[in-house]
Amino acid sequence: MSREPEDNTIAARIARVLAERIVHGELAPGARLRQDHIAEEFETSHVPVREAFRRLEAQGLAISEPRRGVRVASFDLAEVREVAEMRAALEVLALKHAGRHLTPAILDAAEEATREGDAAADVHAWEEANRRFHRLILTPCAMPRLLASIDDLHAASARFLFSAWRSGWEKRTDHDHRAILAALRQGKAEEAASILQKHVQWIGRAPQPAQKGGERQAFAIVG
Amino acid sequence: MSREPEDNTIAARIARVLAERIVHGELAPGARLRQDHIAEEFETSHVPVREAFRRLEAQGLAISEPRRGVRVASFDLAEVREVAEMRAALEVLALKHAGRHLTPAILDAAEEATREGDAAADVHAWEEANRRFHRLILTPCAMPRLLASIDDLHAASARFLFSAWRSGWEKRTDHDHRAILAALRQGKAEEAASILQKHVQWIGRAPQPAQKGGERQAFAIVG
DNA sequence: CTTTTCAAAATTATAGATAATTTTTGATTC
DNA sequence: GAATCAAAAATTATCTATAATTTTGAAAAG
Repeated sequence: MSREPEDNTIAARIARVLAERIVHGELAPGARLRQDHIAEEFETSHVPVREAFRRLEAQGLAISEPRRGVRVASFDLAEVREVAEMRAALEVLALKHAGRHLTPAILDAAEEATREGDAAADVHAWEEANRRFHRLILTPCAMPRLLASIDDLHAASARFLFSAWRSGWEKRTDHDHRAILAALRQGKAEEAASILQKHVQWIGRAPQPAQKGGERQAFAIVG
Repeated sequence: MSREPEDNTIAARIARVLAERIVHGELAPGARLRQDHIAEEFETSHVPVREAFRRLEAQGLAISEPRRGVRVASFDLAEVREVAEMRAALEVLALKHAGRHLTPAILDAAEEATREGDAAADVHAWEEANRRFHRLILTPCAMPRLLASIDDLHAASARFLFSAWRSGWEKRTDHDHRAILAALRQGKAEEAASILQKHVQWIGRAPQPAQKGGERQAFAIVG
């Protein structure tokens, strides 16, 4: 619950912290978010809490029913797929526009993020590196509205990932990321976009070998 | 400022009315939104007004600077194009998924919307019919998050349209809409999606014959 | 043992009040 | 006349209080 510099208002800080908790699964789907309790925890009144709720609602992380309160949004396989398809469509668009503006320095940083992802010891470290990779190659498109939408979709994606993969992370080599970088280095933005599209659409689609413990969902959840 | 049935909270009603005013250009880009003044107009306290502001912010219709207040978002040609490209990407996705679920009744209703758009006497009537067409053929995709994003982009699109085209509407026959419907009637969802993509991407791109009065922007703004 | 009812407790939504900050305005100086 | 400064006014962000609604839970009825 630390204070980040971009927390200009109390409402922004509360929204950020609650979003983190929802994404990391500390707040379960369907859990009620009681404004007075949260206000007490953050040592504020409930007014900024209610403003934070509106932000979470817009991100799709919470559902508000008038007079009935706010709950952590639930989700199902259909929504995992919906978010994956939206990400595929929007990230492809972003990459096509970013293409011309990508520098060798950016691609090197993206390769480093890929290596860190491959070496990640747990799912949280992998997600952080994965998100950094995607953000690095997409940010140069300079389309703020598009990037904001993609960020929200990444939060939803991360939430699905963490809910499915609480333990038992296995290191894996991300061949897709490497193929994307190779294509970008050759200036083949369209080809890179095509690989990126399949890479992200994979989420929620393909069967996945069941993990030890048997509580694994049989669907790919990385990307 | 009438009370719609879906206005469950005061904040929702304020957000809807302010969004309408911004989209219709009654509130100019950069105009300050003073919470006390709006609260007085709606005969409420400023608490629900602030919550409405958070909703407008999420829709990209307003910009909030902490301690400095909220302003109507400004926009430029780059954002018109950005919104057009996002709409193209997301509407194509929605149409591909809606394809299987489209019934003759829906397509008939969409054709009627197209006819109404062609016959529209002013830009507002045209926009209403156009939005109805897009919504009719996309809603059956049953992807709520995707449809919500498309709705927000349509609001932005309508705003750009109204700002550029305050007067001097000329009737036009929408050949794209008819081609989309023809493809859908033949079950060619991919072909329909391809026409839809070009139809929407047109916005903000192609030169447009200057209108009498000379205050016309030289870019297509319909779609 | 389950269902219904109803009052108590909890919770939401809104209003009213206050502290902190920004903007405006008008006098003053250069 | 333009620039500077400070006090006044306006505005934002937040807190405290209150009314309205929902939820809870225990007693009564079937």
